[in-house]
Amino acid sequence: MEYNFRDIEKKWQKEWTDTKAYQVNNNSAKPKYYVLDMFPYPSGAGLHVGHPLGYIASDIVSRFKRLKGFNVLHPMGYDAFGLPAEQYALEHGVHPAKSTAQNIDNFRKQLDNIGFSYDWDREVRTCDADYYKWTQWIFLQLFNSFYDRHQQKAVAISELINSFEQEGNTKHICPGNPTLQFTAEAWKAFSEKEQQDILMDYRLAFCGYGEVNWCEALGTVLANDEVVNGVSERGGHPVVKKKLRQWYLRITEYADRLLSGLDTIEFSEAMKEMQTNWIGKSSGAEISFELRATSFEQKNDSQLAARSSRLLVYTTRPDTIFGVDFMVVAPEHELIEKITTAEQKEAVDAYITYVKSRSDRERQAEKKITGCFTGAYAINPFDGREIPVWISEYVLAGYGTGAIMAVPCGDERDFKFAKHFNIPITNILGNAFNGTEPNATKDAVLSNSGFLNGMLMRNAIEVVITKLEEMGIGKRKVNYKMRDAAFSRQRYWGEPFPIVWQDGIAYPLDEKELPLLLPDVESYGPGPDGEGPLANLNDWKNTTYKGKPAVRETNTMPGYAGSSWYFLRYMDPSNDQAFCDKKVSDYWNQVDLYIGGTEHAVGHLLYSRMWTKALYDLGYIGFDEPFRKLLNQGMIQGVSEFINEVRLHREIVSKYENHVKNLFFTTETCEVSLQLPNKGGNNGKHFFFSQDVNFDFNIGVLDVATGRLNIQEKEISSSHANIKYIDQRSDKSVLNIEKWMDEQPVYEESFLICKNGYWHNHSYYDFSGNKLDYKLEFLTRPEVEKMSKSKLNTVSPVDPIDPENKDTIVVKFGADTFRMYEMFLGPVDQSKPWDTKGIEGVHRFLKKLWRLFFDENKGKIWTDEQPTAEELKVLHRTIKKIDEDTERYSFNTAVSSFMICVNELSDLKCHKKQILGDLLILLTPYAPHIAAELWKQLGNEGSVLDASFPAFNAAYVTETSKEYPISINGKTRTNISIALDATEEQVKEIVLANELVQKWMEEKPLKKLIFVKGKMINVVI
RNA sequence: GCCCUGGUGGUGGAACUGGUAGACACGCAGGACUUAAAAUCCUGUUCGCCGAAAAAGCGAGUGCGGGUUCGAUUCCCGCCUGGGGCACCA
Repeated sequence: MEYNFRDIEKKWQKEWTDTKAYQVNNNSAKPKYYVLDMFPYPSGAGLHVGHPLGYIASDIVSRFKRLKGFNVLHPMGYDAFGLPAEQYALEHGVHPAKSTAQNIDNFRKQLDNIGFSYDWDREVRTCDADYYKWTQWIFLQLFNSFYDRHQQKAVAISELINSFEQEGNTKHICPGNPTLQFTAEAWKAFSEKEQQDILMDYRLAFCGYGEVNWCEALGTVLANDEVVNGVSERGGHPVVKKKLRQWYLRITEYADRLLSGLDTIEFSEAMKEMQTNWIGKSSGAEISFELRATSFEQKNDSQLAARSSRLLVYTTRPDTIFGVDFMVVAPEHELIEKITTAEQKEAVDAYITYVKSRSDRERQAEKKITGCFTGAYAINPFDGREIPVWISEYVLAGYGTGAIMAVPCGDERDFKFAKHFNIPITNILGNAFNGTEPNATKDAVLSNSGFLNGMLMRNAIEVVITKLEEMGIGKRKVNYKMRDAAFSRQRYWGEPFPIVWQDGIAYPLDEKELPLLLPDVESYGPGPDGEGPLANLNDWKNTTYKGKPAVRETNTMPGYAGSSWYFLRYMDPSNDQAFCDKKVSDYWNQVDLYIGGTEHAVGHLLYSRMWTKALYDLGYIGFDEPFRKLLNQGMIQGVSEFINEVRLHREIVSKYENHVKNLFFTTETCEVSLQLPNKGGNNGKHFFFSQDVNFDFNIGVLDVATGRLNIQEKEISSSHANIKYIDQRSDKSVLNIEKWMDEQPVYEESFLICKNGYWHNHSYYDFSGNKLDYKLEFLTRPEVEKMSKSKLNTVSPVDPIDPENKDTIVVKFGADTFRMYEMFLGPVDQSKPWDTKGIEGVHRFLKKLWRLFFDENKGKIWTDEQPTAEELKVLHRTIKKIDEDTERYSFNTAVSSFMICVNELSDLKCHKKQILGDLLILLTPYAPHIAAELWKQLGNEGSVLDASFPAFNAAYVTETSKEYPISINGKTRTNISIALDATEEQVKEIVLANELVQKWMEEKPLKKLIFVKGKMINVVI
């Protein structure tokens, strides 16, 4: 009987489904254990080999904990709202609900083939109304709450109103507008609109204004993903920043708790560091600088008001105030318009236009120093010095006050800026500043610093803050880099907000009106004025509120809304009275092990932590951290293949559209002329170059009017070629041109230029234009990067359309082999490119295991004989190793221990049931199908899933002596076997008496002998 | 640019807390079985030197340069380089 993995795996997968082997009960006497995978987005490309890495790891842990006697919750579901489905709908007119359902079906089919132990009765989909009803409900809780800074928790907004009615807002500073102050009387006198506007500035979910990537040509807001080099990915249209009304979550109020909560959870240090940096807590001072009036006092009345304007900066280093040589203000700062002088206006406007086209990322990454003087001056409050006010893109409006005081002698960026614009640098650091590079120290003694002279900078910080507070022009300030989370999207495929607008006031829907269903739309295109597609639905949009006309909110929620609380819904997935029964969440409590990639470090993982804290504050759940332990899986990277293209600039192409007949270029060996197709349009004008063609060529076109023309305006671009068209030949990646053309007929008229000829219109030619009867090699350039649909480099373990496709790993080698191979690849938390080299080894291991049970000719060969001491030693060594390795998520070394065990048992010709049975239990989490089959074959009653993990007995593995490595001066020279209970004196005697040791010592005296019991011995001479 | 993370044979990786670098596999080379192939099994495999070969031995070696230590893949300092994230991909 041979190892027929396909049949075995299908049989057991059916068995487990039929018997509901993975169904989990919310009531159990067993201790609970909750293992969760990060919510997958069901993309059209289906599951790729990167997904299962974490799923296999979590499946191993689930099954392992089950063997160890836990009641294990291990659910799966889909984060099903999102941009890609909407994008697909825009392009193909398919309703996102339909394509999403299709994608989920495919995803599921793939998962089912790998043998996961999910309780599918608990599946959730964020796009189901039964689910998003509760996402909307939680939104309403956030909308109806504010953060009470005294109690450090979320509290119902009704309590805030009570407080306003009693004492105005003296007790609760307004987080959205810190300078706002009003009395109880004033509150009562406010109109409803005024009151609601004030409340909005307190709510945890609130409406405000924020900048988005606006693409005028498409009439829509673009995701960062859709913007490439400042233009839209689709169509290449310009993208600028635009302010739009947006919903936000006031996550900044939770900043401190998100920080301190990190101490209570087991995330990697790297992850904690990333979150800490993201939150970016710093303390310093806010300083209000007076602006010199003269420069703008001549302006008209409205600008005269600016005379009283002051420039507010945030600094962590108030001690450097005498070293301030200029101010830098964010170009979008509202003060700029007021303070810019007439002479500088043109330059400033031009600079602002430039900055509008730049993303925050570009602005910070830019090495080139840019900026513009506003003509205005601020005044140093201590020495009256006039400080020029500049604007520059490196200061972002969203951080601090959007303005900094620049101290070039102490700050890298400020220093470069000053050098670039020839701004004189004041040295306040004495000898600590050499004039050629800035020094950010806090330990220098201050000079040129007025009343601070001679003081250590570190100590001066407090002194300056105190002085500023006395003068009433500054105050101590804790600042966070983190901003409130933008919570609305101008999109269709997301949760509608349960909000209606009337007279500019946002009213929440009543709980009873939930879910507010996402309506169907005719087109997925944008609505008017930057609104989302829902704005086009007048019937849906126009509604009534308290009998009067009102309009619904037409934004939808972002992808992370549904994923911020899904781990709670799995506990109680079909509850229609609550998002999750409190008793149930009390039982399951936190996720004990959460597995997913680091790419969610600061998005999902912060949002879900915040939601959990808010739900805890409001009393709906009993814990305020969702994930007790986080394991980051590494990324399985894909090998992308790039294809080089030379593009003639658009203008050139259109300019010569009718003249261009030939294209010339030179290779290393000859000059080549290609006749261009007569057809108009762009299709024929693609020129792809093989990787081995020298790129340093001239290119030209024949212009009928002027003769030959050299084209300088060309660019070489690289784009992804789908790896399914690439053949790997030894070290080369060769494009299969025919296959590629089958699916991309638009390129038929293009030229694919190879080293010794070219391809055009289904034929190969040499550079003289002679048709060839053989193929040329067109090479692409491989590069390792994230595996993703958009990079066309995904590899799938199971074909989503045809699960029996023989080209896929699971069909070829089986799910058990695939599972163990993914684990064997390396540490689960490390990234590595996908490569199937080596999968044979794992497959051989399973076959070898099989042969411990079955012989080709003899059939069953296991016996009931008593195991020998040697066999027990092998088994128990393995038990210990598998137990330890699984506990510490070292799955790759566990797999190798299984291999060692099977190799040794094979060498010992051990076919004893007692040994093999225990081995199968150990193997169950890793290779459940083969383990279940052999377990059954051995004649065991019951499922191996519920066997109990074998107990390790140290007596079987105890050693009495050890082959000690003997080093002479740190270099290993020999080994000596010494009893493990030998004393240091005995060891010394044995070692020094050794012939080889004496030879190396050459009669030199012994300086020292280092003896580490059970490890090694080092002789120092 | 900023934050995080990785770099060990031809390849994936092992060495868990500073203690024999290269476990376990892949690949490759040689051999056994076979008419042959597949499958399976055995032997070798970090590099260099010495040597006909084997054995033995010597030297170097964990991205690069320095340091701490009896001893460093592991700790410290500086650099090079791959990957991920940077707030609307999820």
